[in-house]
Amino acid sequence: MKSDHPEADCPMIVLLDRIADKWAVLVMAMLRHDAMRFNELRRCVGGISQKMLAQTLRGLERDGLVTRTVFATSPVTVEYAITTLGMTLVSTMDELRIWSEKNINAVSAARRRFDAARQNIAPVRMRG
Amino acid sequence: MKSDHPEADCPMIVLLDRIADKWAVLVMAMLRHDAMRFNELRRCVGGISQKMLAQTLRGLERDGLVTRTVFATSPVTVEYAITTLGMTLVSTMDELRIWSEKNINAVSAARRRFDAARQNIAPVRMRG
DNA sequence: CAGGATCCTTTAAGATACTG
DNA sequence: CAGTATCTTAAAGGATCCTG
Repeated sequence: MKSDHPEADCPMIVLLDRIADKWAVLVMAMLRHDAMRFNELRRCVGGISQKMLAQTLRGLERDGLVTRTVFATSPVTVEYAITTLGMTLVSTMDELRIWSEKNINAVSAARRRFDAARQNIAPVRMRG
Repeated sequence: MKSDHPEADCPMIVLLDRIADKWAVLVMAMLRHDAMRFNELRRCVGGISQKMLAQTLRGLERDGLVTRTVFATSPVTVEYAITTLGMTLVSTMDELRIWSEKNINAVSAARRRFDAARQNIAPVRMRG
């Protein structure tokens, strides 16, 4: 059953859900300065499967954020590039990626503190 | 089996995955200017389940982005607020939400164009 | 090269019920 | 009020094979 909250499928939240996506962020970041081909992206975005890359690119294309251009070379070449609409979003998305890079240590430290603190609260059933 | 790509669980990508999350974005946006209580957040963030809210808040707390403060009133009151670290991220996260609000129409239009274009390509098997 | 189709496992997430 | 625990269903995602 769907939720009875009408906001649940609010279009804005659906869209936010699509752009607040790690693969979308990484792909857009790669395309930020240059158009790229499929397997080129696959190599540069570490750890993405071909399925997820295809799916992510299809979604970005559908949303009007990237273009897909086929060149009739042999074998065929396909180039992805950011649209004008995409340009209005890419810097914000990339800031998210950059923040992650810069603050991974601070966050890791916070996690260790949190997990350590939980240990002290945890079920203290020793020889209970 | 886990992927054999070492980048697959790159800590930066794991972190990006956690902050590029629609509920995290919406919760952080709510806390941007004021601390808020659990059920207050639940009401203001439309369509979030209590489970997802609890889970999102726990994650943000663990990552050092929000604090959780318990007041021994009756019944108990719990207040969530953004940390100093969280403040360095909240504006970027919120830009994502604001972009979604502003560009939902442009994206919807792009989707209609994309879907319409696909119709013309689709299997044209009429009276095959 | 650039994917689509399929299978199959893992994870996410909603509903529901209960607690201090 | 502010959650936790459990169950179950829906969805995500990887691996693999195949094609123009």
